Amino acid sequence: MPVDIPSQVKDPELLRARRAQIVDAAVTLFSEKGFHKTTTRELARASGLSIGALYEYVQSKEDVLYLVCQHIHQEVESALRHTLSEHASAAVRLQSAIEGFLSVMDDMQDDVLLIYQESKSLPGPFLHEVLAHEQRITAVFEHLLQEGVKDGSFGLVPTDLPVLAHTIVVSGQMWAFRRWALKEVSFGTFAKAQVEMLMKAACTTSGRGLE
Amino acid sequence: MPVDIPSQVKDPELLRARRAQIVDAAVTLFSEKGFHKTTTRELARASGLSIGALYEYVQSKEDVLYLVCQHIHQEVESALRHTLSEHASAAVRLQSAIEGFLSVMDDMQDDVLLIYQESKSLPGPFLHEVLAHEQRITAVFEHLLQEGVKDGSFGLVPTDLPVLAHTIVVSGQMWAFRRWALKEVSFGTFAKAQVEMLMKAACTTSGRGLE
Amino acid sequence: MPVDIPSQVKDPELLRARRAQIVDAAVTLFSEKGFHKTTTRELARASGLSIGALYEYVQSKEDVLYLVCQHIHQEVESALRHTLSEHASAAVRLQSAIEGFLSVMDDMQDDVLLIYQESKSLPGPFLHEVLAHEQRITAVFEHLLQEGVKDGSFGLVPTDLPVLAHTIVVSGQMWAFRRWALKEVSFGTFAKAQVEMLMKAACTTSGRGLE
Amino acid sequence: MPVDIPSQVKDPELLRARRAQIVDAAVTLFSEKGFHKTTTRELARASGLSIGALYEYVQSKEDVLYLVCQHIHQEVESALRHTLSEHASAAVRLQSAIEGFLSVMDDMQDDVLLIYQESKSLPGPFLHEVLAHEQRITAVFEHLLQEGVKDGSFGLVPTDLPVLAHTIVVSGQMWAFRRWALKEVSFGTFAKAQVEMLMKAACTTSGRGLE
DNA sequence: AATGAATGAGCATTCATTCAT
DNA sequence: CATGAATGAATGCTCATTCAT
Repeated sequence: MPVDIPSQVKDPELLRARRAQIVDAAVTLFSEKGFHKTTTRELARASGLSIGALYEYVQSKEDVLYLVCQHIHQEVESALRHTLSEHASAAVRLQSAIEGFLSVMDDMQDDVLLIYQESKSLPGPFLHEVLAHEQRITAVFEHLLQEGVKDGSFGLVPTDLPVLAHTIVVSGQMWAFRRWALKEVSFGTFAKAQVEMLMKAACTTSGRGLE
Repeated sequence: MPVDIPSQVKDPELLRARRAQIVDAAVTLFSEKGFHKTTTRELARASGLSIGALYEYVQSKEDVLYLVCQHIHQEVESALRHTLSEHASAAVRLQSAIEGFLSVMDDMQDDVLLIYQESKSLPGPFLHEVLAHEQRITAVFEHLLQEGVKDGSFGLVPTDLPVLAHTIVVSGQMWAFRRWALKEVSFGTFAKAQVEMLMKAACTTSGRGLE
Repeated sequence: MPVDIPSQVKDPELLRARRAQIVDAAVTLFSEKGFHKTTTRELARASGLSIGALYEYVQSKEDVLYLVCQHIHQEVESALRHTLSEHASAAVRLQSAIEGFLSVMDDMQDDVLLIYQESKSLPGPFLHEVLAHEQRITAVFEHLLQEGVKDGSFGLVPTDLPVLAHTIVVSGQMWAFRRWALKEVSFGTFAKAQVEMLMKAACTTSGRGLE
Repeated sequence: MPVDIPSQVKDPELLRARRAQIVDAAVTLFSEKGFHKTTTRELARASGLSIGALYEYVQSKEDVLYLVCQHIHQEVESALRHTLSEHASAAVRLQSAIEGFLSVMDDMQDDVLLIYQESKSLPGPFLHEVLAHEQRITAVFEHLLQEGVKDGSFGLVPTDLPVLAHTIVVSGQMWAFRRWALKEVSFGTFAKAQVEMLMKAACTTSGRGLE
């Protein structure tokens, strides 16, 4: 699924290692200065490579951005999957997943912000794959919701599932991209409020506001 | 409060009119190609001005971006304030505000997306003012929540107010920046789900998830 | 002899008055920021005119520079001519002319510097006239020397006359363009040294250094 | 003491060689058209470089001007120092230094003129260093004068030393910047006159003109 | 594989000058 | 005569990418 980025370099281990260097440097630089204001020369220097070498591992600056987004999404997804519990109850499983996700968002604030702000600079195919990855992460929650619907824990209609799943994800991400507004709020307070709101939304039975 | 952008042109009416042309053109171009990939010449041509003339009404490309963000925020805010009802009940007032806001977000999808994607390119002082405007919009909901707390409709503690207010705003904005994922969902479905979730969160009494 | 600068304006008195305004403003601006870094807009504003009006009294920015140079040279020349005494002795007449000239250079340091630094930006014909004016000023000294030669006061050969005349003028101008190096030296000290040197050079009899 | 101009290029030998190319081209262009009317593209083409390459060796057009001034001053200074003799007599040493300097000014007329006309376009720190270099050149003469004062050859008071030293330098430079007026005069005539005048000024005993 | 010098299209911005009102 | 909005050629500089060594 991930888009393949060609390289001049044969040795796959070296490729992996060097790209890791590049991504590391890029995450820092892109977070600090943004994608557009980071030059390839800075990228090379911070990666410990020459510009020539950089372009042996990557074909364009956009490739680096894609690598960065992919890397971050992988970290987010794997961290999220590690928080998935084996609890019997769908509700408990969902709640702990949300809590885990929020915690990941807290840990990875800068990275999440980076994806939010820069992914629009990705060329079409890359952007598509990045959104697909975002969708895969969202799907984790969609599945959890579906299971709860199946076992009767959650009273949701099918069309609510994607909406709520995305709302869960966005509720976490906003901790990163609304940091400027939520500086006064502790993560605990924030997380509690979001978890409560989202769990209630999942457990919804019928009543739809003031209709 | 809005940052003042100097102009060579003295006639204030002309200034207003021309800047409106510029903002109109810029909204389209920035939405289509992004701020960085739009050149000042494209901006001028699309505004029906020569480059020279463009720079009589604006001092830099960033000025245009600021003007665009300001314009959008003003539209959002004024549209939002028009939806504020005079109902007696705080709950009803809140719900209709949320519904109104969601509807504005639906109408202004492209513009909301634009601010989300490009505002980070604003120079410091401009960004600050744009965030301040975002905060002013959020404050509308914070006030509504506060009134509900006062009259006992909402069982929220003080620290929950900003969190929920921001969550309301983000819940609406996500309709714009998650459009790619929610294409299958109708606005009605989306809005109903969000309203219900947010109203429940406001009316929260005690229980905080599965603690 | 002065190059004629056409104007749209008929009334000669108005023309004179407005050009005086322009020259006044330009002297200040050119001295402060240099000719190239001064814009026509600044020129207009400082002259109390609109740009449109400015261009009614002048045809180009270079015209203004020419007017400035001309004005300064006229002031220098007229001040110099006022110092010319009616003394019987050629030597006394020369010395008092030199002293007078040095004093003018002291009074008009900024203006002299301006001509030195900016006259090269004049278009050919203007430059030519400005140099001709400089030559006219120099000729004042050349005449004084010639008279001294005639009456036997100065033992100079014909070819020395222009050299010494120019040396006199440059000796005075250097007070302006070497100000950065002569800040510690009082004008009195400087003038005395130059007068003495130049008078000796004029009164030279035969000996030519260590030949 | 010379201001350091950063470069992207690492190989110092290449840096030296390319900057020499640039300075060579720039001296010609700046002399012919002046600094302002020379474009960076002309500069690049005349240097045999692409614009991109030019900017690898230099950070701005002003840098080039500084490099040019520095280069010329270095040539002047080194040529001057080569003419310094080891004669016993201070007077002889001074006279041969003046003669040597005048000869250098004759050889480098265009370059001297260039510095005179364009150095005012240098940014502050560069201008400062260029003036400092000019001062260093002047100091050569100041030292020679001082030695003559010590051994009794010259009857100068301390405050006359800088004035006379600068006068010597300016007397030479005027051969470059008054060329337009001295075309009829041979260099030999000019030099003889200046040397004689300056040596007399140095050997001054007491009499100060007609006091 | 690595290096880093070279390339040049591309961009934002300035400013002298014009001309309709 | 005066105004000032409009023009657009021109310019300095950047930076992603290539390629000879």
